Amino acid sequence: MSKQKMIKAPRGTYDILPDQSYKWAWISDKFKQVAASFNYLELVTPIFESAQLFERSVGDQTDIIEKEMYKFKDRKGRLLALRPEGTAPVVRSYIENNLRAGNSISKLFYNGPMFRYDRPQKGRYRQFYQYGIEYIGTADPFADAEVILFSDYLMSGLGLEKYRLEINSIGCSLCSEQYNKALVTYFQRYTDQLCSDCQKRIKNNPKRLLDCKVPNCKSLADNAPSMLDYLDEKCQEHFEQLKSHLDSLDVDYIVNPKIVRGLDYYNRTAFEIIDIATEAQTALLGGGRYDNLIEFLGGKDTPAIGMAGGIERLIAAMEKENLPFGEQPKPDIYVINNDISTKKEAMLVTAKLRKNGLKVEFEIEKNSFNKQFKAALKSGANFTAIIGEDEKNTDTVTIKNLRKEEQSRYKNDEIVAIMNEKCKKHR
RNA sequence: GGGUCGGUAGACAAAAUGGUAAAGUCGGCAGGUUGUGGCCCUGUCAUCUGCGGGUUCGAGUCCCGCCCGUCCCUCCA
Repeated sequence: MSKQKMIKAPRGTYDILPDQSYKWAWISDKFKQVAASFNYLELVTPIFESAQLFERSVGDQTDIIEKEMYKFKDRKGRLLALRPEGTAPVVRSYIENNLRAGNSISKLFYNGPMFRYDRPQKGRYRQFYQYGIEYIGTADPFADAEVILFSDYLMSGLGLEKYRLEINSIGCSLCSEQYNKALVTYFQRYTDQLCSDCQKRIKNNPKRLLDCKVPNCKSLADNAPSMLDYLDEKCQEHFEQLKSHLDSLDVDYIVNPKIVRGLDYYNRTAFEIIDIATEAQTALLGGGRYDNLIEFLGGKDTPAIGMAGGIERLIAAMEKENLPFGEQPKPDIYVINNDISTKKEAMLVTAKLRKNGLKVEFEIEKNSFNKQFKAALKSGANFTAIIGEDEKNTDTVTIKNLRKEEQSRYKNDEIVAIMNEKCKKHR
């Protein structure tokens, strides 16, 4: 095939190659362990949904909906979208399947690819992998504390140290309205000093002004009124309780009143875990409360809180801190034959060992003993099983421990039991 | 979507001021070495500079378009 006709992975996507894939497995295993210890159950939803689901829940003024969503029509003209985030599908499924029936609280986790049409760069892809949890059915600040504790356990469980938890309360719709008014009043005095984006933000979403990176806007934002001063009594109380729970749990955090989560459905608690090892302060994970979303999407009035994080960014952060991802899988035993005349016997021994659950490689292509032996060493196997003329004639197999340089011969029909024992010891 | 820098073998990578492109390291394969250790030695592995076009006697180099990556904005995970 000529070079120009080579089909490559689409922009912003990539293959997780065999020498990397164990890292994904390591992280999702760890995530599932933490989920199990907090008693969350897995919910798997489709990778595409009705486009409306996201337009209504995420908010049609957001970048995600305005320009990042993979939206398409299927052959019957249905408007669908590749999911750009995980919460809306979980909520849709929760309502549709009536998951509250018989159980007032649902604790769900998910893990899988998400899609956003962004400009790709490191830690930002068009197909990326996200894990997340949703704690549905309670407005109690204990739930907020638990979701944050989960996030903290996940980070520390993976060995990460250079991260920071930031929390905030963005209040309920009432406080938010008051606060927006205050912000508009404040910023209107400086309209002509604001960047063009922020001039629009005053009208559409004044809170977004707070995390504008343009220096002028930034210094104006520093002196802007704080959300925390506009919380009503109940929201204030909720936030105080959360902080007190986190203090009791010994979870370190800082209050950052400028956290504004990007999606419209959030209220009250918002939090992020920031990677402080990388210069660009990218969020490793983010979450918050969304007490109105379920009713908004047609369910009963049900409070909820959740969090989600990106696996690519976790891997990048772990690599920066030189953390282990477990080991790349290796065979237990590498079976080699002396020459072609014993290849069939070697194949049979291999089959027998594999059937017993051992990880076994069988050298097919190379015929020289020396080459096979070197291949065995390179594979990382702990043992090699040798089947040559002598073994064939005496119905035995030579087993060599490649670490200890010891070897001995065993009867062919005992080999499975013996190797089961030896390999168990080695794990 | 705006801007930056970049793209040379399977991987990494050197050199070429518009004038014969490709050293080196790793890796693969074969042999040295037909039953025993990662070493070592030898051979071998690109009709070719991301793709397409232009200028030129001559383009990896200059120009235009596109693709991909990178970083900064925007934004997010």
